[in-house]
Amino acid sequence: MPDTPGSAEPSIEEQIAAYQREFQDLDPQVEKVVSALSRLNRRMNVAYGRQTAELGISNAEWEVLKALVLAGVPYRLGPGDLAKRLGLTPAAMTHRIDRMVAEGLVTRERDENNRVRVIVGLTEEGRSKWLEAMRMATVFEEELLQDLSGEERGRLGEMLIRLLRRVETTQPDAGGRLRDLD
Amino acid sequence: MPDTPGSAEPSIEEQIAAYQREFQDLDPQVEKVVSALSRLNRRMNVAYGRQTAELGISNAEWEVLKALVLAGVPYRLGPGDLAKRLGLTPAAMTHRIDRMVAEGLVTRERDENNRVRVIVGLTEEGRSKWLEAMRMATVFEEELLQDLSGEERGRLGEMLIRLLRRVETTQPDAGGRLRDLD
DNA sequence: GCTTCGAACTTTACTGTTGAACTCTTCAGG
DNA sequence: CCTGAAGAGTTCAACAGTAAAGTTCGAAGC
Repeated sequence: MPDTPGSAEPSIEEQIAAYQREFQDLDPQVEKVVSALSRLNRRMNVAYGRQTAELGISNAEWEVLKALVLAGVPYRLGPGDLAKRLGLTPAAMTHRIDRMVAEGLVTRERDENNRVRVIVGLTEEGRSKWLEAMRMATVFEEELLQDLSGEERGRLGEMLIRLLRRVETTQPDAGGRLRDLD
Repeated sequence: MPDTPGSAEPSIEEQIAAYQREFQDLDPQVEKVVSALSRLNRRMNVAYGRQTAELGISNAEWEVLKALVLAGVPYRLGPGDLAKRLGLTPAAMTHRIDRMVAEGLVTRERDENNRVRVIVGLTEEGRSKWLEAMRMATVFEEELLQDLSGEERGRLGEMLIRLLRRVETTQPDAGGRLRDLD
């Protein structure tokens, strides 16, 4: 089960011992992997949040910038498409774009060829914020993995992708949004 | 950087190629690990969310139940303590407890010895929901790891914990809440 | 034994997200 | 053409979270 954060955070080992006390048939090895995954992810999000905050944007805004950049030149996508890629409802996307337009990170125009469509485009400022965030992120990530040899990194990545494939087969996206529940 | 979800989800490899196109000095091996971690976590949360939804609770409520059970008999904690363990503000905890009391998952009483304090206790129903969720979670987790040998599981857990220690040293909790920044 | 300080929780006002209802365009059929 | 259905985006009400102000009780000094 996903780990529960907390300041008075017990070590993973302590926590697993507590679980075993309350729930006998628990595989500690499995639990260790799952708990560590969950904690690690939380810590990483905190780190990313601090970095983006330094740039005066939120992680949420960073995600929009990423999606636009990954789309490639000319860095333009419709709100609906963006919403799908970010795993948000169209309604949330509308609001997020409102803010980002106000902050000058993206532009919103109507598509002249199909006036029902809207096009969100990256501004110069948006692109440079993305670049800056990317630089900080890669520095952090390199630090994070510094204790692992190149060979270990490869094995770790390979195992994680194997897990990912496993989840994806038992849980196909099936068009549904894939967002964190709760 | 954390992965951006999405339905039209490209494979990790495709996504990394796109990043490299836009940002030259990116270490693909590091990126692979980081992206896989992020995606995996999201998928896992979706899975947990489906399971808890079957029980008629949310992941958020499940977290409260977990904290109470992990506290050990008599399964009682104050709202402030709970808030710390879950990485929430006290205000959010108040509201969450409101709901859970209404649903019969926990009780809220004033501490008779110190009438400023409040005590949140697990109900029978709360405990049994936790147990049920735990059963489902462990089944899912075993499935998730089924492609890894025992030895691989051990190595994976060990590497993840090494990463975790690394973030924890560079990012001590320092009393601050450790929640996902958006 | 008042008074003041601080701790524990709640209240209030605001932000971001969701689901459902709504608007506006496009397009296909009669 | 004109109508009706489908698609894209926005609006609206409700909900969960935060920060900051408010309340209430307990404890420490004088």
